[in-house]
Amino acid sequence: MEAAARVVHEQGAGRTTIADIARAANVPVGNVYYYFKTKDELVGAAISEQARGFRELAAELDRLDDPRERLLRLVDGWLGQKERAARYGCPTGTLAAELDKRDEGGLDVEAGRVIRLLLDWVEAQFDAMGRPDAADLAVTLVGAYQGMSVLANALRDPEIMTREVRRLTAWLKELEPSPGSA
Amino acid sequence: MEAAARVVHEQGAGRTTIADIARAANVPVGNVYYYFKTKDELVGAAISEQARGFRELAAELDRLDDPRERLLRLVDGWLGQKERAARYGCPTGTLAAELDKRDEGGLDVEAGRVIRLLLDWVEAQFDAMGRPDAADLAVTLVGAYQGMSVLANALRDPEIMTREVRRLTAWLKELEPSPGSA
DNA sequence: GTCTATATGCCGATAGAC
DNA sequence: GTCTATCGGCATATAGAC
Repeated sequence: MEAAARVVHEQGAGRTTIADIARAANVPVGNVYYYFKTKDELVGAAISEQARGFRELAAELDRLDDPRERLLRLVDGWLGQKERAARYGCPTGTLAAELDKRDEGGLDVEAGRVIRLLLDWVEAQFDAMGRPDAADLAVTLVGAYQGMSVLANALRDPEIMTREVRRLTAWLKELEPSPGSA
Repeated sequence: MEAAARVVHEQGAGRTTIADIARAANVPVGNVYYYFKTKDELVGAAISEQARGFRELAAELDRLDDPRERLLRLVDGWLGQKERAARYGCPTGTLAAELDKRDEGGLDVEAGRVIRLLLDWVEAQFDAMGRPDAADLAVTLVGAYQGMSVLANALRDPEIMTREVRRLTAWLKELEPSPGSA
């Protein structure tokens, strides 16, 4: 499943063959089909792997007391993936975008759920900060992440991530509990 | 070329077959190959079509005197595509993201150029407004557009576009010529 | 220039030996 | 449970009639 998530991120779900994943996992092709009946199931496993990864990160951040600090750490984490983001885009965003272009299977809904997971967690932090417009702020923050990933990827420039993360960090630090001067 | 751009936007470049485009354009398959030697050339034509569309829009907006007004109209235009964005994402962003996952052909670079086109035009407007940080502001604005498109698409919710466009509109109206209180 | 028929190659999926 | 060989389908691309 790790190999599937990695290769699908790098090549996209459509262009990734079972043979690619099998090779990355050091097993022969037929073996893959023993555990996953179809390719769609394998892509679904890659999505689950993304969800698992985020839940792990969220659990770690939740150990911090201050919700604002949690968001700052989240944003800082994006910076750590700038090279991969500039090369392959956001794993969740690019996969969701690709799967949304085909109706079959309902895999698109599953990919959307991972983004929903992130969105809900971010909203909970803004809510804990006392912001009544937490949902909108969450869309803005996560949207900024998706946007900078698309641009960094399209222009092959990791520094776009650096600049945008810096801006978001300043924005988060200045955010007041009441939505007055937003 | 129009049919190619439309179908590629809806289905993605990878899943779109020559037959799909031929059907959408009401011509038989073999005919397509008379004008485009390979599928990559056809995808390239779809990219050119996107660039042409944007240049047309930019020329129209350039007739306005106030650069801030130009940006406001641009953002308002995004709202007009919210249904399509929620269903298929931003045409340029999704295509660039898909093509960036394969090295061959250099089509990814061409797709990046279309985004660069938009980015440069937006930067020119901020520059005309007297902002020394025009380049950063352009990345933020275009990034916000790409981000809201990804989210609206992944969650299948056009209203995300509505809310984010409203926020960007307010932001643009409050932006001062000098970067003091940004 | 327009269109049909077909060759070629690749990938998902399976059969079946071990 | 592991692995190899192969089938069947589909999409790009071409050959060639009109």
